[in-house]
Amino acid sequence: MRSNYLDELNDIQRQAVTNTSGPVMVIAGPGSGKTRVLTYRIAHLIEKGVDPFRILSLTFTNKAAKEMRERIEHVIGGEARNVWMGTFHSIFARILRQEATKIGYPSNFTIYDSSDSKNVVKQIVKELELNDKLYKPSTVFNRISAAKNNLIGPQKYREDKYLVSDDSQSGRPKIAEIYALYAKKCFQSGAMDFDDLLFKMYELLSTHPEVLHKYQHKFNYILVDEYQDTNFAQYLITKRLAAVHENITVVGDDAQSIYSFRGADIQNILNFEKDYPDMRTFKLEQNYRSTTHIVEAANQIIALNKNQLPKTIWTDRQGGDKIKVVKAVSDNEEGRIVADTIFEYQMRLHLRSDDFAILYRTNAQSRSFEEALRRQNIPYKVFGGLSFYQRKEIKDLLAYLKLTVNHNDEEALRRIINYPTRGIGDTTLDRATVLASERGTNLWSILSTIQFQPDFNARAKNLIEEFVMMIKSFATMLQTMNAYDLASHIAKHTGIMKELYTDKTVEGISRYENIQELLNGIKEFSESDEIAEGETVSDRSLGTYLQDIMLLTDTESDKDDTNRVSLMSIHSAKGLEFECVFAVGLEEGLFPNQMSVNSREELEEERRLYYVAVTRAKSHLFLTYALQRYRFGNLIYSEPSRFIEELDEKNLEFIGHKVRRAEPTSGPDTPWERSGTRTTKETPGKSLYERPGAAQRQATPNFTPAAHTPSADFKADDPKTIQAGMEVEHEKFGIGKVVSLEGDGNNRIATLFFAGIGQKRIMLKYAKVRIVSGGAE
DNA sequence: GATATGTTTTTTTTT
DNA sequence: AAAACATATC
Repeated sequence: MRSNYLDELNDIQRQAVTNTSGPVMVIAGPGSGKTRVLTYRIAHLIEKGVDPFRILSLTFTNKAAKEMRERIEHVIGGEARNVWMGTFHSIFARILRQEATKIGYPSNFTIYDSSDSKNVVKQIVKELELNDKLYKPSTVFNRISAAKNNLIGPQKYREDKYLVSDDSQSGRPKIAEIYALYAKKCFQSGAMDFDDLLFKMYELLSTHPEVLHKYQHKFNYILVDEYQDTNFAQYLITKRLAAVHENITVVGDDAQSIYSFRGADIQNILNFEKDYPDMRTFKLEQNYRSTTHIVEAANQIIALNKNQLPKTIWTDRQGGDKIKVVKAVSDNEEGRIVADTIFEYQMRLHLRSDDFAILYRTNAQSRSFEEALRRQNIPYKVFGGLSFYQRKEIKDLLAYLKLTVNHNDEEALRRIINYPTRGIGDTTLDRATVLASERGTNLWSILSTIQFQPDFNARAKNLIEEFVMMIKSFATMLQTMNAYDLASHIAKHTGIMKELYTDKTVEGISRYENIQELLNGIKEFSESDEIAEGETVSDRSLGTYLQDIMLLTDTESDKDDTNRVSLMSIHSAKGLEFECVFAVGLEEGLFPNQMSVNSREELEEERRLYYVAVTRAKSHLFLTYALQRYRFGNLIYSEPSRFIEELDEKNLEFIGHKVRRAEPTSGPDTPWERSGTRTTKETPGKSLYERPGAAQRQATPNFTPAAHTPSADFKADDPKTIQAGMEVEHEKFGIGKVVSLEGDGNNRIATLFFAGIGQKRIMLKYAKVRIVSGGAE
């Protein structure tokens, strides 16, 4: 245990860490050391003798949970792994795994992701012979999901006048019925969807007082991160769990509430005081992350919102770069400019690739940036979007594994009963489906007793029996083999391996590799003996593995993903920080998004999202927009976002296009003006503003990525005048000596030697180097 | 019942 | 533009 950790905190932070008992609310502005407070608070509790097993720490994302665990481990060591720490979903899944049988589920229940859920809905709409144009899976599912997040079950839904009349007004009166069937089907399949992990957790606690009692007493201290993002279910569960000890700490920032579409209710944090009148509040208002221009802009943005807790975020990182507003002609040019700028900044300021992030409103925007970065040979990593576990080949193999563990899993069954093709087609399956619903049972019990069912021809019966036998034989092996051996056996035996191996197209090869990677992942899981579970011995069964990975967004294999530019949605960037941030696609209709400009509440949430994007940046922030881009395959014209206008020009610098070729034509920063009215379509054309040449830029006084501070009169010399043997001053590395030179003109590269740092190869075009001696001044 | 070809829809954000 | 979906053909 590091003993001096309290010294690393400011006054308020320290109070927030050391006031350990009773309800505590920490309102934490962006970059105010929120995670630090949370982790040190946990560390402090453990140091004061609290058993790590009795601390429950809930986060929203795996990323946040992982980071927190690592940081606590850093402060207090190995004991950190005993803290119950994870996402709401994963912690509740873990508890449900243990208690499932009490609410009629098998402990190896399957978890359905949203595409599984939508398939179930689709199936029901088909069975009820409803209009599938009206009852779209996503629409219906969102309705069901919202109900669950508000702890409304099928019965309550049917009785809720408001909900029912809402549905009939939108022409979908059957939603209540679909919901009931959906719930029944999931139950019969031994499956829970994401929302069930909350909903069933609540059900468990309310119907089983002894279970509630057990966990209420077990968790002596409860901490919730990003409390502004909790929905009603999460709110009520934590409230009940905390009811005995009332040692509940919530940390959050109402200004960063961006998940209302998932049922998050900002009132949960605004009403914390009502729930716990004797609570204490700590407001962290000092931002340690960003420079003044960025913090001022952020304050400006959020001031336009009505509904919020008052606070003043400030920084002492004076000065720094202004926020650069960049106009591009098209989405592709936007990509190019960003990639070029990243290259330039890497050269000029010696930033690493992982100092950069490109943040967008919708995942579909990543394409143009990926292309441009690839062309520049800049390594990058795309977060979100289609995750590893959503790929077809992965889902196929996983479906076999799921079905082996849980025969009742109908989604898994439907997915692979005829893959690879074994002659069991739609006709047969439809017949079995009808039979199952007539008998009020599930598909598997029809199939596993197929020889006793009429209505099937001999061929179909035999094929089905063969399939059932195969799955059963896999299930037997569950007892004798470890997860990895079984998974490879299944992959081979079912012919999946062979089918992918014979496919020699590029996609085929990558699919084969993905299967290999999945198998490796399973191997790693089954061999790791890390005990991270609570009182139970860690469970390395295939069932646990399957539940775990359903809650992962991605493989999160940190083998090769260090030092890359991050591409992600603004939503997934919450909680992160980068030296240099590009907030891209600032166009009307895209950001703020078309879907979110119809009410004040929606627009305010978009603005909070904008606030999150802006406050990710430590030193450099770019806001970019494109005048035209492709959407659904056709070209659309857009206007700069109103969000740009909402900022104060004193924090901005406006930049047109043309980046690389820009030689010294620097003019004064020109105030930016909106072109015509909002409805005018702008013609793509020449930029009005040239970018100042890199070599002519003023050194930014307060930007100090490294120890060296350039002398006050620092002014870069013309690269052409640099000679080998000269003594020079570099903006970042200080005084050094020119060892050698290569290339000519614009692309001159110098090898410089700095005492204490070593040799650096530097492109003179981008670096600012001043001649100290050995040449003409 | 499987495969080839044409048609329609999709995009907001995530566990 | 790409993927999911529906219809035609073998």
